[in-house]
Amino acid sequence: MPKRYWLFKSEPGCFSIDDLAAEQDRTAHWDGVRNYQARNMLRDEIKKGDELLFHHSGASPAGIIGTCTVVKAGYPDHTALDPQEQHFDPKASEANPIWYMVKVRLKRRFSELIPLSRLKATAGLENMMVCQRGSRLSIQPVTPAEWKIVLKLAGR
DNA sequence: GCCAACGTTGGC
DNA sequence: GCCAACGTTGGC
Repeated sequence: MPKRYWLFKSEPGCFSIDDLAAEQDRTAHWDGVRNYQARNMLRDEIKKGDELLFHHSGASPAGIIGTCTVVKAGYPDHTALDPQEQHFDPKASEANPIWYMVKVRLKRRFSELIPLSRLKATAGLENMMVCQRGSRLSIQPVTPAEWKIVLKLAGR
């Protein structure tokens, strides 16, 4: 199974790349996803060893700020079971967790965020999901070609 | 703060 | 199953 690429969105006010950098081993579980399409990818498709672009949404400007490696594939998101949690879901249970998460390790923080406007203006990224207007999905697949172009924009 | 896009809910 | 209403997301 070849490695696959993804894009994960997070609002920096909620969980930023610097929050991840501050975690022990720069590793954290990616909890709180409450959308079925995104859930299916977390549960079924995203595998250990896959890599992802860390996207800051709701930021000014919004854009890609780094990369992570998936260190653990989909497992139940326990925050759905805790009434104290913001993303608590009364329909979730131990027997039927409904929601899933993966564990990620920060690989690289870009020195500068790549703004969405720049992504949209870059040849080869026209079809990238995050570049489409109204793209709300918080977990998105990225093609190897798009991955390569984004890393090139990030420079060394 | 505005507004477009989209997902979910709920009445029928 | 349809669809309008509503709430949320997210860029600007």
